[in-house]
Amino acid sequence: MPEGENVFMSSIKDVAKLSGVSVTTVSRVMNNRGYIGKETRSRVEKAMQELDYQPNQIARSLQRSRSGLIGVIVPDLAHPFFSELINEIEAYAIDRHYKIIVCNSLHDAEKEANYINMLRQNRADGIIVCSHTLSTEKYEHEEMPVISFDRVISPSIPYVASDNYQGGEIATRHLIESGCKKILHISGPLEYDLLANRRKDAFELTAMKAGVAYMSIEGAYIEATFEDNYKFIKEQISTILKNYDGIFCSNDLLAYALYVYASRHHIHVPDELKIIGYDNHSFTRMLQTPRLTTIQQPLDRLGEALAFSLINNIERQEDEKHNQNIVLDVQLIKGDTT
Amino acid sequence: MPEGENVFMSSIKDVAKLSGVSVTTVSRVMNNRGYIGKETRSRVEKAMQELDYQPNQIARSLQRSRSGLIGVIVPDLAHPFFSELINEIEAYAIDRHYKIIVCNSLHDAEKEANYINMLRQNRADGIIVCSHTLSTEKYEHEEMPVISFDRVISPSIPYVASDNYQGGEIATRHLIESGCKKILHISGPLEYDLLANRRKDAFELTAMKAGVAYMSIEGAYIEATFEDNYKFIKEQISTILKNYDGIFCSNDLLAYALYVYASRHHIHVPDELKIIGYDNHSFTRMLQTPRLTTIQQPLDRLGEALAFSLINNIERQEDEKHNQNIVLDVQLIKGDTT
DNA sequence: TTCATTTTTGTAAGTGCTTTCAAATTGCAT
DNA sequence: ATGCAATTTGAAAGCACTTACAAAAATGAA
Repeated sequence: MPEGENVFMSSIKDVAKLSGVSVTTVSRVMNNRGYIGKETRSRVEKAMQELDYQPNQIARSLQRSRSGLIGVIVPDLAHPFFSELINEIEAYAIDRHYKIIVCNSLHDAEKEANYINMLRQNRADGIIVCSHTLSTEKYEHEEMPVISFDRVISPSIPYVASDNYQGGEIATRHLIESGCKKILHISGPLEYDLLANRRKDAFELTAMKAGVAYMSIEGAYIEATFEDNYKFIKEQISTILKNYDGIFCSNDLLAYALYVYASRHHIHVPDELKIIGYDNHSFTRMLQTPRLTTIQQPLDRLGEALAFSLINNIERQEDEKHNQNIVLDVQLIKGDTT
Repeated sequence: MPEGENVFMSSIKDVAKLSGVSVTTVSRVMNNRGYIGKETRSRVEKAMQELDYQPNQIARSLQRSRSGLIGVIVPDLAHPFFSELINEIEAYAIDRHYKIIVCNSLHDAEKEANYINMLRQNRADGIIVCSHTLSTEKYEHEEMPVISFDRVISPSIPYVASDNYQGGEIATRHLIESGCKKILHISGPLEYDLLANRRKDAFELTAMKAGVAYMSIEGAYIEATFEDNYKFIKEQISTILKNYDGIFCSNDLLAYALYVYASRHHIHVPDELKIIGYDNHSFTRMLQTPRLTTIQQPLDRLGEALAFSLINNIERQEDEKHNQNIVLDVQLIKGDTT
């Protein structure tokens, strides 16, 4: 006997024995498949009750070669954006009887690779990739269904994203319409080809079309703490700050650090400087001073779309898999910083 | 053939065939168990490489009756406290080769019960319970190892908590030492017998001993949004606010709402009113106006202790399981609100 | 050389379930 | 009563692995 916990767990055999039928029959009533005598069914059900029988999903997984597991890889579980996203993914997935395994890559490519390996070995049914540390090749040749958040991995791997171009355009236009003449955009790291970088494209194009002075600068990593963000502002932005009357930050945490910097240096927001952020995640929604003007990513629908698309692909036959991308609208949230 | 993804995955049989040995031998080199000829080993390893062989953990789980899965049940994944806690738990667990399944009870007892059932069926190796919606009985008779955060479930189920009494005492004493004469404590919901309620005991005892006027009032749920918290302050606290010069809130989100209320009503913090919160999670650390005075729960060590204790119990024999509780020190973080 | 160890490898049973196949029983129209 | 289909049930193989047991080969001390 193995040392195991499951000494107490009864198996299909126990149920079969107690109800005086074969395991096949028990399996049939469990799965409601095939013909079953009325009286037999109730005998089996009674036995299940009596034994508090819990079908062993591991055995089922092995048999069906479907584990019901979905791996979600994020760069930082504690980041309000990703914790909220996982929250939504989980809610949807559990509705469809999938379990979520969280994988925290911490921006470490090796860790991310290890997670993928782990998910392979556990025969996860699919992966939702929200971390973009690893080079795309690792995913391109993945046999299990993959869906990506905010990044084009390969033509065969669908992605879900909010409309980053639209977001950049709305944000930029909002600054301009609020009277800004010299605007700055602080983007995310451009190192990877994230769709979030379309915000920068939109910023530049919109500013150019409108004929206002503009500039872009590459910003800090998204997982940064307040101190990191503040340091970035101090070191990279403070010297050029006086040249601008409007700044579009690629994420709310950075926008907040910028606001704090401005406040501390007696630059009045929004009179002297207008600030607009991006995301409107739980931190931003909680924050009251300032109420940040920002672009809201629809985290609920993003999470749902990621889970929905992936699960549908999991359940489709090989030849009918979809690789349609999903792009969702964003929304301006007007706060006090513009 | 099943529809499955794993059509491409090679099995131990394939490796055996390619290297011209039996599956037993392959298993031996995989697990490094028993005697193995030097030359045979390298032949097998080469075959594994060639086939990109990934041992099927599902089959291993079935055989060993150990799944390597740990369920973590929280009330709200998007709450900064729990997302940070899971973050730490996950980091520790993955180090010891356990996978974390996240379960979001949303304060719904039925959902929580469903999760437990799911974890049972998937033969999870253990459960970390951070959600306290369900009555304790459901866990008391659980056959798998359980560890609880911040709640006594039963004598046989260990818990991990920070020292809530100590926290309450430090907070209260800090208010008194800062000159408060009439202090109020807003606790969490007292409905469940959470260890967090020891903060209230400490508050009352410390205030009494010091001879200052005090009162406690039962507060709102911890997952509340800013609006919920603010509403609670407005409806339950605003009328009595003028009677107090120091308030100890049982969580930072509530403390923040109180601060905002006070600011909006021109009650100067900390001159007229001192506020101390509890938790110092990522939201609080990010927040700059105000820098909340608060009690820091050591989220990193709490997460580690939860994972560590549970995993040790999982790996111990039935008769040597521990049920020692772990209580960790908290720390005063002095901000601008006292 | 002999014989007891030690080393190397394989056969087969078992983990808990699903599913194919076939046998046995029943129902019903002829 | 007869024949055929529909219904009810079970035996056994298979999913990918581990392990107890046994057999064969190599080693070494006497």
